[in-house]
Amino acid sequence: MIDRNALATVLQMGFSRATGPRNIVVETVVAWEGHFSAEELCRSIPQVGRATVYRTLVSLQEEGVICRLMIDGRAPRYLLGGTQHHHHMVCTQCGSVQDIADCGVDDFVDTVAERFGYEPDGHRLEIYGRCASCIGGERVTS
Amino acid sequence: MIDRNALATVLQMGFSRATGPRNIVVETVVAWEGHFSAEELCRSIPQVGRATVYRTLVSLQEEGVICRLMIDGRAPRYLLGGTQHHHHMVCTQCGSVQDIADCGVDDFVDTVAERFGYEPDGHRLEIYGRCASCIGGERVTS
DNA sequence: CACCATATTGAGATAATGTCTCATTAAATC
DNA sequence: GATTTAATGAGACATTATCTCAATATGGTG
Ligand SMILES: [Mn+2]
Ligand SMILES: [Mn+2]
Ligand SMILES: [Zn+2]
Ligand SMILES: [Zn+2]
Repeated sequence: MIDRNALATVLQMGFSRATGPRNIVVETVVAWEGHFSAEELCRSIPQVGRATVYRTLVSLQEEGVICRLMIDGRAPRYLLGGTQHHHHMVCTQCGSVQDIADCGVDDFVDTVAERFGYEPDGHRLEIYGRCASCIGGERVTS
Repeated sequence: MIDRNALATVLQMGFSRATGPRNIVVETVVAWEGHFSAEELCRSIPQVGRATVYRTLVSLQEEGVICRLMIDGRAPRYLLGGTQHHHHMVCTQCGSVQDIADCGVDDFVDTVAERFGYEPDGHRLEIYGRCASCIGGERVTS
């Protein structure tokens, strides 16, 4: 979770006025359990305009409060916690997302970049598979 | 590149009839230099319907002839050569894409999956940075 | 080869997601 | 409270992709 006074700071996020609608978006996002799409967020706070929701999501990403997951064909999903570099493990069955704090691929990235003369500037790693609870459940999908 | 008789096989791709339109799509794709979006492909062969182009792209992915890149906000881009597992290095300046043949992160993936009780089923690694030619050029964007 | 059964196509409707405009609203300051 | 203008949001627009289903073309069959 994110602490209260950090939240106050986040609300300013490069804007010059702290507004009601943006406050609603931020409060909703930091209280969200698990990941969400932009549309799900919009639906949960219909009193806030879509434009504002999208604008705030961009700011929250820039501020490192949330991170954005591009899971294959689906719409991007957002997750709390993007302050420092990390990766994701996505369950292909239930869609849950597990944060991976340690990078573990830095050396490989540097090696490859050097080999091709690139100046590396970041990377993205996503691991797909079935999570523990989906393996356990073994429910049959008709 | 892909050899001629492999192409003939590819044309069947789970269909029961080899058709003209699909042939056009496949020929165009395998002759494409670099990466392309679905829309670019459609525009280059306007005599083929959009639905057929998209359908064939899906088949070509399933067949491992092409792979699909999800680069952040942009529309997905396609590349020849997805026969075996590999990764990508994307130039953040010119957008060019370099295939990375060796995986190099398998061990890390397995370690992490085991730690969280996942049954791993694939992963995706993308490296971002400036490519050699963009570093060299140093053209100033007004 | 002509003919048939039906797999495949494609024009256009629809869907999903996101961006943009600009009249209106409401922070912040005085 | 009045003023300034940052910020909002309704709705138009854009982009990308999927779906529908009448029309078409393919691969057999006789
Ligand atoms: Mn995360
Ligand atoms: Mn590739
Ligand atoms: Zn990393
Ligand atoms: Zn790999």
